[in-house]
Amino acid sequence: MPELPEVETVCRGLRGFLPQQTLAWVTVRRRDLRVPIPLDFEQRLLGRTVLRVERRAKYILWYLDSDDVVLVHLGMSGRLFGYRHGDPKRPQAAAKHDHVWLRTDDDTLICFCDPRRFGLFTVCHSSQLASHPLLKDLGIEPLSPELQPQYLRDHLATRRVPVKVALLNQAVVVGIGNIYASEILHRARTSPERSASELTTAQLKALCQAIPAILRQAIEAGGSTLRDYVQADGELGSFQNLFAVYDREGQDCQRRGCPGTITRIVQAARATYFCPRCQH
DNA sequence: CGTACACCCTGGCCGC
DNA sequence: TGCGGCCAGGGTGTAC
Repeated sequence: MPELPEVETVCRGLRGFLPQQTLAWVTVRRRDLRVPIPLDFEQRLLGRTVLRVERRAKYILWYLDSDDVVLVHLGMSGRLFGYRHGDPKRPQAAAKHDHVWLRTDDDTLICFCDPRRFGLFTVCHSSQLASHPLLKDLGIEPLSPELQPQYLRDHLATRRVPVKVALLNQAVVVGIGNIYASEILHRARTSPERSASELTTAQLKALCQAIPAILRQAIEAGGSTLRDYVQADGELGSFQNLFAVYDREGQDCQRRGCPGTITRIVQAARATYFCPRCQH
Protein backbone atom coordinates (compact mmCIF):
# COMPACT_ATOMS: atom_id res chain seq x y z
CA MET A 1 0.00 0.00 0.00
CA PRO A 2 2.07 2.92 1.15
CA GLU A 3 5.06 4.20 -0.70
CA LEU A 4 7.02 7.31 0.23
CA PRO A 5 4.27 9.84 -0.62
CA GLU A 6 1.69 8.00 1.48
CA VAL A 7 4.11 7.55 4.38
CA GLU A 8 5.16 11.20 4.19
CA THR A 9 1.50 12.25 4.18
CA VAL A 10 0.72 10.09 7.22
CA CYS A 11 3.79 11.53 8.93
CA ARG A 12 2.68 15.10 8.32
CA GLY A 13 -0.75 14.22 9.63
CA LEU A 14 0.70 12.71 12.80
CA ARG A 15 2.64 15.92 13.41
CA GLY A 16 -0.73 17.53 13.98
CA PHE A 17 -1.48 15.05 16.77
CA LEU A 18 1.64 13.80 18.50
CA PRO A 19 4.51 16.20 19.13
CA GLN A 20 4.73 17.49 22.71
CA GLN A 21 2.06 15.01 23.77
CA THR A 22 2.60 12.42 26.46
CA LEU A 23 1.56 8.83 25.85
CA ALA A 24 -0.93 8.16 28.62
CA TRP A 25 -2.25 4.74 27.60
CA VAL A 26 -0.91 2.02 25.31
CA THR A 27 -2.89 -1.07 24.32
CA VAL A 28 -1.41 -3.81 22.15
CA ARG A 29 -4.10 -6.14 20.82
CA ARG A 30 -1.80 -8.45 18.92
CA ARG A 31 1.94 -8.59 18.87
CA ASP A 32 2.58 -10.92 15.91
CA LEU A 33 3.22 -8.38 13.18
CA ARG A 34 6.05 -8.84 10.67
CA VAL A 35 8.36 -7.99 13.54
CA PRO A 36 6.76 -8.99 16.86
CA ILE A 37 5.96 -6.06 19.14
CA PRO A 38 8.46 -6.34 22.01
CA LEU A 39 7.14 -7.31 25.43
CA ASP A 40 8.49 -4.13 27.01
CA PHE A 41 6.86 -1.93 24.34
CA GLU A 42 4.05 -0.58 26.53
CA GLN A 43 6.34 0.09 29.46
CA ARG A 44 8.85 1.96 27.29
CA LEU A 45 6.16 4.19 25.76
CA LEU A 46 3.95 4.87 28.78
CA GLY A 47 4.46 8.29 30.26
CA ARG A 48 6.89 9.33 27.53
CA THR A 49 6.53 12.53 25.56
CA VAL A 50 6.79 12.48 21.77
CA LEU A 51 9.29 15.16 20.79
CA ARG A 52 8.99 14.91 17.02
CA VAL A 53 7.82 12.68 14.17
CA GLU A 54 10.18 11.97 11.26
CA ARG A 55 10.23 9.78 8.19
CA ARG A 56 13.15 7.65 6.96
CA ALA A 57 12.42 5.66 3.79
CA LYS A 58 8.98 4.11 4.39
CA TYR A 59 9.43 4.13 8.16
CA ILE A 60 7.76 6.59 10.53
CA LEU A 61 9.91 7.46 13.56
CA TRP A 62 8.61 8.93 16.82
CA TYR A 63 11.42 10.41 18.91
CA LEU A 64 10.61 10.12 22.60
CA ASP A 65 12.00 12.10 25.53
CA SER A 66 13.54 8.86 26.83
CA ASP A 67 15.92 8.61 23.83
CA ASP A 68 13.84 5.73 22.56
CA VAL A 69 12.50 5.85 19.02
CA VAL A 70 9.24 4.23 17.95
CA LEU A 71 9.46 2.68 14.48
CA VAL A 72 6.34 2.16 12.41
CA HIS A 73 6.13 0.56 8.97
CA LEU A 74 2.76 0.31 7.24
CA GLY A 75 3.63 -2.70 5.08
CA MET A 76 0.97 -3.23 2.41
CA SER A 77 -2.18 -2.56 4.35
CA GLY A 78 -1.22 -0.59 7.45
CA ARG A 79 -3.01 2.58 8.52
CA LEU A 80 -2.40 5.09 11.28
CA PHE A 81 -5.28 7.30 12.37
CA GLY A 82 -5.47 10.08 14.88
CA TYR A 83 -8.75 11.14 16.51
CA ARG A 84 -9.03 14.12 18.80
CA HIS A 85 -11.16 14.23 21.89
CA GLY A 86 -14.78 14.60 20.78
CA ASP A 87 -14.14 13.67 17.13
CA PRO A 88 -17.46 12.19 15.91
CA LYS A 89 -15.56 9.62 13.82
CA ARG A 90 -13.60 8.41 16.79
CA PRO A 91 -14.28 4.68 17.38
CA GLN A 92 -15.58 3.43 20.72
CA ALA A 93 -13.99 0.02 20.43
CA ALA A 94 -11.08 -1.44 18.50
CA ALA A 95 -11.89 -2.91 15.09
CA LYS A 96 -10.83 -6.40 14.02
CA HIS A 97 -7.40 -5.44 12.70
CA ASP A 98 -6.57 -2.63 15.10
CA HIS A 99 -3.36 -3.97 16.64
CA VAL A 100 -2.19 -0.96 18.63
CA TRP A 101 -4.20 1.78 20.33
CA LEU A 102 -2.56 4.73 22.05
CA ARG A 103 -4.01 7.67 23.93
CA THR A 104 -2.20 10.90 24.70
CA ASP A 105 -2.76 13.01 27.77
CA ASP A 106 -4.91 15.45 25.76
CA ASP A 107 -7.08 12.45 24.90
CA THR A 108 -6.07 12.03 21.28
CA LEU A 109 -6.49 8.43 20.12
CA ILE A 110 -3.96 6.92 17.72
CA CYS A 111 -5.01 3.64 16.05
CA PHE A 112 -2.70 1.35 14.12
CA CYS A 113 -4.65 -1.02 11.92
CA ASP A 114 -3.06 -3.55 9.56
CA PRO A 115 -5.16 -6.42 8.18
CA ARG A 116 -2.31 -8.24 6.44
CA ARG A 117 0.17 -7.72 9.28
CA PHE A 118 3.08 -7.00 6.93
CA GLY A 119 3.66 -3.81 8.88
CA LEU A 120 5.50 -3.36 12.14
CA PHE A 121 5.39 -1.24 15.26
CA THR A 122 8.42 -1.42 17.49
CA VAL A 123 10.80 0.62 19.60
CA CYS A 124 14.58 0.90 19.78
CA HIS A 125 17.10 3.12 21.54
CA SER A 126 18.20 6.11 19.48
CA SER A 127 21.85 5.05 19.81
CA GLN A 128 21.00 1.84 17.95
CA LEU A 129 18.94 3.46 15.23
CA ALA A 130 21.67 3.78 12.62
CA SER A 131 22.76 0.18 13.06
CA HIS A 132 19.24 -1.20 13.35
CA PRO A 133 18.75 -4.22 11.06
CA LEU A 134 15.68 -2.61 9.49
CA LEU A 135 17.44 0.65 8.68
CA LYS A 136 21.13 -0.04 8.26
CA ASP A 137 21.10 -1.03 4.59
CA LEU A 138 18.76 1.68 3.34
CA GLY A 139 19.91 3.77 0.40
CA ILE A 140 19.62 7.53 -0.08
CA GLU A 141 16.46 9.59 0.28
CA PRO A 142 14.98 10.37 -3.15
CA LEU A 143 14.16 13.97 -2.20
CA SER A 144 17.68 14.73 -1.00
CA PRO A 145 20.50 16.40 -2.93
CA GLU A 146 22.33 13.07 -2.78
CA LEU A 147 20.25 11.87 -5.71
CA GLN A 148 22.59 12.55 -8.63
CA PRO A 149 23.23 10.80 -11.95
CA GLN A 150 26.67 9.78 -10.76
CA TYR A 151 25.25 8.17 -7.61
CA LEU A 152 22.81 6.16 -9.68
CA ARG A 153 25.51 5.18 -12.15
CA ASP A 154 27.77 3.98 -9.32
CA HIS A 155 25.04 2.02 -7.59
CA LEU A 156 23.41 0.51 -10.66
CA ALA A 157 26.59 -0.42 -12.50
CA THR A 158 26.60 -3.98 -11.17
CA ARG A 159 22.82 -4.49 -11.26
CA ARG A 160 21.76 -6.72 -14.09
CA VAL A 161 18.09 -6.44 -13.24
CA PRO A 162 15.66 -4.31 -15.28
CA VAL A 163 15.64 -0.68 -14.15
CA LYS A 164 12.06 -1.03 -12.83
CA VAL A 165 13.21 -3.78 -10.45
CA ALA A 166 16.26 -1.72 -9.46
CA LEU A 167 14.05 1.25 -8.55
CA LEU A 168 12.22 -0.97 -6.05
CA ASN A 169 15.50 -1.88 -4.36
CA GLN A 170 15.56 0.10 -1.10
CA ALA A 171 19.34 -0.30 -0.83
CA VAL A 172 19.81 2.10 -3.75
CA VAL A 173 17.12 4.78 -3.40
CA VAL A 174 14.47 4.43 -0.71
CA GLY A 175 10.75 5.08 -0.83
CA ILE A 176 9.89 4.06 -4.39
CA GLY A 177 7.31 1.28 -4.59
CA ASN A 178 5.41 -0.44 -7.35
CA ILE A 179 3.11 2.42 -8.37
CA TYR A 180 5.65 5.21 -8.44
CA ALA A 181 8.32 3.08 -10.16
CA SER A 182 6.06 2.85 -13.22
CA GLU A 183 5.08 6.52 -13.02
CA ILE A 184 8.71 7.64 -12.67
CA LEU A 185 9.89 5.60 -15.66
CA HIS A 186 7.10 7.01 -17.80
CA ARG A 187 8.04 10.56 -16.80
CA ALA A 188 11.70 9.74 -17.59
CA ARG A 189 10.70 8.17 -20.94
CA THR A 190 12.72 5.10 -19.98
CA SER A 191 11.63 1.54 -20.64
CA PRO A 192 11.14 -0.48 -17.45
CA GLU A 193 12.81 -3.40 -19.23
CA ARG A 194 16.11 -1.63 -19.81
CA SER A 195 18.95 -3.12 -17.80
CA ALA A 196 19.83 -0.94 -14.80
CA SER A 197 23.52 -1.20 -15.65
CA GLU A 198 23.02 0.02 -19.20
CA LEU A 199 21.19 3.28 -18.65
CA THR A 200 22.52 6.16 -20.73
CA THR A 201 23.76 9.36 -19.13
CA ALA A 202 20.64 11.09 -20.44
CA GLN A 203 18.42 8.46 -18.84
CA LEU A 204 20.22 8.73 -15.50
CA LYS A 205 19.70 12.49 -15.63
CA ALA A 206 16.05 12.06 -16.56
CA LEU A 207 15.55 9.65 -13.64
CA CYS A 208 17.13 12.10 -11.22
CA GLN A 209 14.58 14.66 -12.31
CA ALA A 210 11.58 12.33 -12.56
CA ILE A 211 12.05 10.63 -9.17
CA PRO A 212 11.64 13.75 -7.00
CA ALA A 213 9.18 15.33 -9.43
CA ILE A 214 6.73 12.42 -9.26
CA LEU A 215 7.15 11.89 -5.52
CA ARG A 216 6.67 15.59 -4.70
CA GLN A 217 3.61 15.79 -6.92
CA ALA A 218 2.17 12.72 -5.19
CA ILE A 219 2.88 14.16 -1.73
CA GLU A 220 1.12 17.34 -2.79
CA ALA A 221 -1.90 15.24 -3.77
CA GLY A 222 -1.87 13.50 -0.37
CA GLY A 223 -0.69 10.20 -1.88
CA SER A 224 -2.73 7.67 -3.84
CA THR A 225 -5.85 5.95 -2.54
CA LEU A 226 -6.43 2.60 -4.25
CA ARG A 227 -8.44 0.52 -1.84
CA ASP A 228 -7.63 1.19 1.76
CA TYR A 229 -5.02 3.89 2.15
CA VAL A 230 -6.19 7.04 3.92
CA GLN A 231 -4.31 9.86 5.60
CA ALA A 232 -3.89 10.14 9.34
CA ASP A 233 -6.90 12.44 9.51
CA GLY A 234 -9.07 10.14 7.36
CA GLU A 235 -8.77 12.25 4.20
CA LEU A 236 -8.29 10.39 0.91
CA GLY A 237 -5.26 10.88 -1.33
CA SER A 238 -5.91 11.93 -4.92
CA PHE A 239 -2.78 11.08 -6.90
CA GLN A 240 -4.55 8.03 -8.37
CA ASN A 241 -6.42 10.54 -10.55
CA LEU A 242 -3.11 11.67 -11.97
CA PHE A 243 -1.67 8.24 -12.83
CA ALA A 244 -0.16 8.34 -16.30
CA VAL A 245 0.34 4.58 -16.58
CA TYR A 246 -0.37 2.67 -13.36
CA ASP A 247 -3.44 0.44 -13.67
CA ARG A 248 -4.17 1.94 -17.11
CA GLU A 249 -3.57 -1.11 -19.32
CA GLY A 250 -5.10 -0.67 -22.77
CA GLN A 251 -5.71 3.06 -22.31
CA ASP A 252 -4.11 5.86 -24.30
CA CYS A 253 -0.70 7.18 -23.30
CA GLN A 254 -1.10 10.53 -21.55
CA ARG A 255 2.02 12.05 -23.05
CA ARG A 256 1.15 14.96 -25.34
CA GLY A 257 1.17 13.79 -28.92
CA CYS A 258 2.02 10.17 -28.11
CA PRO A 259 -0.31 7.73 -29.88
CA GLY A 260 0.83 4.79 -27.73
CA THR A 261 -1.24 2.41 -25.61
CA ILE A 262 -0.35 1.48 -22.06
CA THR A 263 0.92 -2.08 -21.69
CA ARG A 264 1.06 -4.26 -18.58
CA ILE A 265 3.92 -6.66 -18.05
CA VAL A 266 5.10 -8.62 -15.01
CA GLN A 267 8.60 -8.10 -13.61
CA ALA A 268 9.87 -9.81 -10.47
CA ALA A 269 6.31 -11.07 -9.95
CA ARG A 270 4.87 -7.54 -9.86
CA ALA A 271 2.85 -5.58 -12.41
CA THR A 272 4.60 -2.90 -14.46
CA TYR A 273 2.75 -0.42 -16.67
CA PHE A 274 4.41 1.56 -19.45
CA CYS A 275 4.03 3.00 -22.92
CA PRO A 276 6.20 1.05 -25.39
CA ARG A 277 5.85 3.93 -27.83
CA CYS A 278 7.46 6.72 -25.84
CA GLN A 279 9.55 4.86 -23.26
CA HIS A 280 12.93 3.63 -24.48
C1' DC B 1 27.88 -10.44 -4.10
C1' DG B 2 23.60 -10.39 -7.06
C1' DT B 3 19.41 -12.61 -8.53
C1' DA B 4 15.14 -15.56 -8.55
C1' DC B 5 11.62 -17.28 -6.01
C1' DA B 6 8.76 -18.70 -2.21
C1' DC B 7 6.66 -16.88 1.52
C1' DC B 8 4.50 -13.96 5.17
C1' DC B 9 -1.23 -12.58 5.76
C1' DT B 10 -6.00 -10.97 4.81
C1' DG B 11 -9.57 -9.40 1.89
C1' DG B 12 -11.76 -8.09 -2.47
C1' DC B 13 -13.01 -9.31 -6.93
C1' DC B 14 -13.93 -12.37 -10.81
C1' DG B 15 -15.64 -16.38 -13.06
C1' DC B 16 -17.98 -20.59 -12.59
C1' DT C 1 -24.87 -17.69 -2.58
C1' DG C 2 -20.64 -20.14 -2.42
C1' DC C 3 -16.14 -21.35 -3.61
C1' DG C 4 -11.61 -21.47 -5.81
C1' DG C 5 -8.20 -18.75 -7.98
C1' DC C 6 -5.95 -14.60 -8.53
C1' DC C 7 -4.55 -10.08 -7.27
C1' DA C 8 -2.88 -6.31 -4.10
C1' DG C 9 0.85 -0.04 -2.70
C1' DG C 10 6.17 -4.31 1.11
C1' DG C 11 9.93 -6.84 2.66
C1' DT C 12 12.77 -11.12 4.03
C1' DG C 13 14.95 -15.73 3.90
C1' DT C 14 16.78 -19.21 1.09
C1' DA C 15 19.09 -21.43 -2.66
C1' DC C 16 21.81 -20.90 -6.50
